[in-house]
Amino acid sequence: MRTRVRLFREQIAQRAGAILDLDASHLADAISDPPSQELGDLSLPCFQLAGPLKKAPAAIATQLAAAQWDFPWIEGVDTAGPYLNFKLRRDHFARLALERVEQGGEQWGAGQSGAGKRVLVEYSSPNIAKHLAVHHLRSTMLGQAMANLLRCAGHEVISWNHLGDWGTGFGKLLACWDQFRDTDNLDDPPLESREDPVSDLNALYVQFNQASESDPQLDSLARDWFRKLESGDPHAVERWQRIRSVSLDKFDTIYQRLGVHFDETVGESHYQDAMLEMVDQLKGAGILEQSDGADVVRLSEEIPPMLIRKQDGATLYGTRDLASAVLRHQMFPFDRCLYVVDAGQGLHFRQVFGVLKLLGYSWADQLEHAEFGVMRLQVDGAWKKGKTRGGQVVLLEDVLEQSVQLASDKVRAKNPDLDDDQVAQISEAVGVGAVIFSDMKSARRKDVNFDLDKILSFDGETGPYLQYTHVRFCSILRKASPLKLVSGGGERLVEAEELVLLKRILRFPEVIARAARDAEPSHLSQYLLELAGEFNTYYAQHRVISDDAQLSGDRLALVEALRRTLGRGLKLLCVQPLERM
RNA sequence: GUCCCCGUAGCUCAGCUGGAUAGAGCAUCGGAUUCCUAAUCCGGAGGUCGCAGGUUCGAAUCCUGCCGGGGACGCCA
Repeated sequence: MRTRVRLFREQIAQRAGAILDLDASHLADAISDPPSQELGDLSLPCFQLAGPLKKAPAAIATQLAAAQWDFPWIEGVDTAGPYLNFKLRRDHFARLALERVEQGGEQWGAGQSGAGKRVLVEYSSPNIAKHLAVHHLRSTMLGQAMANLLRCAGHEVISWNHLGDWGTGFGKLLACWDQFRDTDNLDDPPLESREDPVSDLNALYVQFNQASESDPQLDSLARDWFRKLESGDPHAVERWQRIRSVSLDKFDTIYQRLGVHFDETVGESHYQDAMLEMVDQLKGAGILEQSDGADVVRLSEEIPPMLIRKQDGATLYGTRDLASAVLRHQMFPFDRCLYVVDAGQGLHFRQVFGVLKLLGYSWADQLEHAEFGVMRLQVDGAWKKGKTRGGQVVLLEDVLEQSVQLASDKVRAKNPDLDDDQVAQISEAVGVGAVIFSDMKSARRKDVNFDLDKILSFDGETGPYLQYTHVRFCSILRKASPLKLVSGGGERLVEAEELVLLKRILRFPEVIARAARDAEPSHLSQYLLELAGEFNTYYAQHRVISDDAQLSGDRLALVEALRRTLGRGLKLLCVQPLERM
């Protein structure tokens, strides 16, 4: 049992210090839960006091146990060797937990750790004219959850989508437009009125690459088109914008399903001028050096130089990231800026941050690469990153559809009384929730194997498990609502399993603060799984609604507090809490 | 070769700022449904916490080295 309740720690440490006549405020951090409930509810290990007091830890524990602990919330004090164990008054504890949730209202769990601080979070950042694939799930969902968590912890959050909308690839697409008019004329039917314009663009793109192998002319044509685009040729720009626009529309429909929202969507195309200015700035600062005909900035011994301009004078994406960081800080002076990008780009970001620091930007230290591990797919029985055997990516849309379809079968089987609309709504939430949660369950740095079978099993530590638990809460509350039972403030919540749940509830704000601080949504995922597990254990042993009206009232209050905690937590992770499933 | 990340049960992972017998899920074996949804719960079996040192009263947790896996290392993003 790792649950710690921060609430009482300071008071215990302070009192211990007073009894022993020394400063013991640092002991608050050492106070934790005993390994078993028989020993007590909170525990102070006395090892650290042995040095300054020149006494054995066990003797100190004994001395402390003999002193006055006249807090209203302490029921008893005892020792177990060098440990001083406290038994808490459960009614007091219960009242406190229920009050906290009640007072929190819609904001339950919110904190002030981020008050007055602004955080910019960059995530998702897909390339236009392509589909969102499963591997985009990581950055997109981790980033959105981080934004939600940071906001909940009191920060002002700017969510930022750094769109890949520039590069020679678009020259190819523009070349296709004229060159492959016979195979697919993008003006007839016009791109905008097509059912799936992005797939059509992809098809053309693939065809272009195949054709260019035997016809090198095509590549130079593509370069010409990109030059036109760069120089602002109206014809090229107009077509590029249409491609961009249909792509964004497509992204938005999926973002909406996933509960993803951006405050700012700024494409790489936006930094054309800023990149040139950045190069000048680097020159002016005297840190731009020639190396093999290219321009680089040398950093420390450990980090290789950052390449700024190629031999042909063209800038690279790193230069774009430099310019983008400066722009972001101008637009939204931040206290922290997260880049939710895969771990493979670790060096790149160290270089970017390093160069900004060389340029004298004090806020360079506030930039943070919130890296995550790669997503691997199963290919011929082995886990590999990137693509399937055929070389094609697995589309996010398709995965969501499969998951929703499977959920639908299950929902319908379990709830024959629901109409089609309700089934559709519930299966959407369950199917999408399963996919989302699977991605946020473990620490972000770990590589994940995208195991669709496992995700679709809906068993064990999954999104549907949490949703099911939430449904149980709702089901109990629904059944009890006509009874109009009133809670007596929780004084009847004296079962061991109830104390476990009350402690769990009280920790909620701390978990959110920690998850926000570490940019680690899995802290919350793990917490919610533990909450659900503890409740389901409780549920199997105790009835909430019984003939005892007072007891029922208190237990219902507990269930309501749990429902609000789990519901809030799920929403922060972009998983929809349900009332039925 | 240099740098970064990872290494805990057969598999996938928790274990927060070091604290009392290392925990879940999956898989496996055995149980639970007159009762608030069994998408659940209970029990069994399963671990030299990669290895070796070090710091400490105490190390899965901190430090160093080694081994193993993954990734990155100038003209892609």
